[in-house]
Amino acid sequence: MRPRGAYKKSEASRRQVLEAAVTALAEHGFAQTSVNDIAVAAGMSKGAVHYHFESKEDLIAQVLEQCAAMMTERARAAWNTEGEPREKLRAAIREMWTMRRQGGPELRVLADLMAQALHDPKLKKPMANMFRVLRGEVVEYFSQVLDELGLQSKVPPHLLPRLIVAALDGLALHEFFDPLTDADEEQVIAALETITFSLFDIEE
Amino acid sequence: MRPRGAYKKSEASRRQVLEAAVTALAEHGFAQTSVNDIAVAAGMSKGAVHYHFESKEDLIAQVLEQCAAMMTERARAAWNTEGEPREKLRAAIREMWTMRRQGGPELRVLADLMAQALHDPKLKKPMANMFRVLRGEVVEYFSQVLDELGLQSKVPPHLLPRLIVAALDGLALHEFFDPLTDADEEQVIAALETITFSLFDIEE
Amino acid sequence: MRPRGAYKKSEASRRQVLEAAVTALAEHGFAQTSVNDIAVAAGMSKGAVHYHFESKEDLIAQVLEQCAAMMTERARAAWNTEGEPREKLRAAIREMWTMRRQGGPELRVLADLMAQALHDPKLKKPMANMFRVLRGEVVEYFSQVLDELGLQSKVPPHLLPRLIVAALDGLALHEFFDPLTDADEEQVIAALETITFSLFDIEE
Amino acid sequence: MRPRGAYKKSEASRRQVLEAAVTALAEHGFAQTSVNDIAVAAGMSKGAVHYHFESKEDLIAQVLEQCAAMMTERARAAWNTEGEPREKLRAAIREMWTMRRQGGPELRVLADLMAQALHDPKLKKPMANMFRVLRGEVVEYFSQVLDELGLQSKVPPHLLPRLIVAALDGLALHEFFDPLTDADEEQVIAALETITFSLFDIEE
DNA sequence: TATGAATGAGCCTTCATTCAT
DNA sequence: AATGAATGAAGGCTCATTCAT
Repeated sequence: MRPRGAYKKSEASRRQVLEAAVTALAEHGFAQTSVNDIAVAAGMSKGAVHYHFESKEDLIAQVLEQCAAMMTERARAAWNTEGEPREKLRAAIREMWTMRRQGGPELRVLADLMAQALHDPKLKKPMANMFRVLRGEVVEYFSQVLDELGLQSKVPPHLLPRLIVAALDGLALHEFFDPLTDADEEQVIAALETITFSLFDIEE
Repeated sequence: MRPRGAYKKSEASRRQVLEAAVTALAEHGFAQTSVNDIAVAAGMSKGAVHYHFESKEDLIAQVLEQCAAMMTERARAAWNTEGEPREKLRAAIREMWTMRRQGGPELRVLADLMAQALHDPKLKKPMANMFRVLRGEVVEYFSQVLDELGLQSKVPPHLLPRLIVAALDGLALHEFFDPLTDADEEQVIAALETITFSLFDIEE
Repeated sequence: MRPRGAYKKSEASRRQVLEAAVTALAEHGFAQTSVNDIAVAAGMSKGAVHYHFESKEDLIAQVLEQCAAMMTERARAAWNTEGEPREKLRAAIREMWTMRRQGGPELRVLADLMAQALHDPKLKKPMANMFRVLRGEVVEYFSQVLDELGLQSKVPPHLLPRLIVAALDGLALHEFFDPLTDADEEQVIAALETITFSLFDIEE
Repeated sequence: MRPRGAYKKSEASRRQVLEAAVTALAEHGFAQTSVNDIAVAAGMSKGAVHYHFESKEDLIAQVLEQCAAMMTERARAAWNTEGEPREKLRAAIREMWTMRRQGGPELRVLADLMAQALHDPKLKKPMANMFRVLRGEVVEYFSQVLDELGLQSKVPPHLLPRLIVAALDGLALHEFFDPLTDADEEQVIAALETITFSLFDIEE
């Protein structure tokens, strides 16, 4: 049993380290970020970081979890808006695109750790989970709308989210390396909406 | 006068190193692959690797180039087949999906280096170029078909490839972390074909 | 609140490294002394040396500074004695010769780094400074005596130190490679005194 | 027995390597000059250098010998001029100063290798020998003049050269790190002449 | 709870040297 | 007589980790 007061202070520091880690990883990438970099960014000593986290591996894993949480939370918010179905869908897609386009440091970290996860099984699981949750939101919404409207998808409904979310992810990837003009970007997203609607048989 | 082929041994060794690098990078990732690992995989000494490549950076850059070349070459082959438009399109999409699904070590290396490229400008350029070429193939094919058939796309034609290639890339990403069942996979690809045709106004 | 002297251990280690470096450099020379050699001589790990000094270059520069400081301090002491001018001059010359003849490891290090300074601009400045300070002591003393006695030098007074100190340095150089017998050495130094006096117009 | 023709070509290459070594060593110093640097400067491969010289050590030793030879030869020339004693002495001192001031690459190499010789016994011997020969020239001349004129030195004659040559060497050392103005330089040399004459009891 | 000090393994790179050709 | 290829031992340096305080 640890006294509560002591715990609280520690908890604050812990979070400080996590935040610093996100910042540092976003800026320089996993391969170029040392524990010391993170400690400095957090305004602490290396020793302190190791006091809060068993190892770098542990820290990274928790960073991933935090970033994934932030991502899924934001995705959830995108769908949990009120409104007329068509509009709601459109808004959600736009928001999910915005997340990917302007995504703060967390997104960069996720992208970076994705590569790590290719080889590090410990990271793969939470990564996979994040993807699942991300699509999960969409799934829920879709089944709800389908039920509501008695519509039928051209594609098995549980695969719709994969198509949409994957397309968004792929577009974000290309966007990073080869950005579209603003006008083109607008048209691509519009097209994505159209496609979604058509898959979904919603009359526009 | 140097005997013909005096450089052959060197060239062979160079390629051996490159291949070993691809293997090693694919297996353990950039951050966990040392020059020594590569040397051992190539059956040489560390010194020999540095004899053929100025630095690790240089080696990595050349690995990237090679992987990108292999990728684009394969993509080119996917589109440069003969046949009736509809069938050709379908076949090309399938081949591009296969590339991503079963993609050998080169694909893993590319994925890994993509994360590096997020922070390393030297890698970003060739990466971006690969993406451009990859879409380029599709663009050419599409304009050709559109001309041929007098069809009009619902989306500006130069953006079609981005949608399709990006969707494939995104699907591959999700597939890696959360594989579909074979049946589902088949349906997703089928859906992708349908979408493509519909964007394209080809009656199925 | 950091307990008093928390840095003491570090400072002590730092000095230990510097001392070890002087010893090692004196024995094997710059080109043949690795950071590891120094670490071992200091009873530490290579890492510890790099903990205290940013780089080998940094360490060497500080070694130079320390040796130069020790040298100039000793030279200062040689002139800052009390006594009758003639005797004081004689004593100072003898002491400066002794410094050069029996000069401990610091002198060897300085000699070694002099060669480095030929090519490394970073070392040249402190080296030049040491020479200047070394002559500076003599200059001060000479002007003082000249004023005191109303004498006039046959050579512009500010050049006297250069002649004397340079002669001492040159003699030390030759002495190292080709030592004189004790008797000859005594006579050479005596001659140097004589010359100095004669330049100075002090009747002996 | 090696055929003569073959030998000649080899001899030329050997000299080429030695020259290149002098150039390279003069520019970057012993510690920073690799066998490869020398090979490149000589327009050959590393292997070729090792064909002509057993080891780097061997090469360096021969470089030293060559530089020392060039130095002593030039010194000899300085004294072997004709003329009236006083003028001859003056001219020789000036020439020896010029050697030290403007000394080409060989001088820099000697300075550099002097530091090496502090720790490497194999270099010490030839170095010591060079110094001896350098002073030897002066000794010979002095005894000759003394005999000729029936003069007596204030200092044992065999020590005169040491004083003069050492002074010149010391002055050159200081000059390198802290150059005099042209006017001051002139006065210092003039002073050195005066001192020499006075030691020598030649009326000016 | 946090720090400064220290470690030791490992990294990228350089280099003298060897050797088949 | 000379080269290109390769080696292996160091070398300087970084870094995750440990620990006394």
